[in-house]
Amino acid sequence: MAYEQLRADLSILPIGTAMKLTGLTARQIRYYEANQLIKIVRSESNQRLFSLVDLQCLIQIKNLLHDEHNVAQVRQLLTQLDVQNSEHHDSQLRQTLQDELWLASPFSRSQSGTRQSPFFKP
DNA sequence: GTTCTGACA
DNA sequence: TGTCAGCA
Repeated sequence: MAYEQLRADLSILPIGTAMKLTGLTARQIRYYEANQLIKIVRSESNQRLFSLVDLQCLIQIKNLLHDEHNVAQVRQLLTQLDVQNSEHHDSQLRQTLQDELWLASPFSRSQSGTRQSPFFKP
């Protein structure tokens, strides 16, 4: 392979960068982690290290929370998505939950008819 | 200077 | 959720 792939799952970004890239405050990010909405890797000195995937998850959580969801609901939703993604790809539940996430995302309103969410393909 | 935890409003 | 204290 002539070119390296973008390692979106490599955790190297400090919380300050995560804050700027997600628009969330450190307080919010720590709160989401404390409530198990997202799992964040720690460095040897106990510093949180974020990957691009983590940032996408944070933005997704941000969007879900933005649409009248409480932390418990979002956690349950993300847990279900995680389970189905690792076990049953043929579940109808998958589509149902994706539709729920889609409706909760800002793309279902700001974009006129076109689904351009970074998380789901049309 | 940046991040971490705990605590209070 | 914001903010402050006291550490590393």
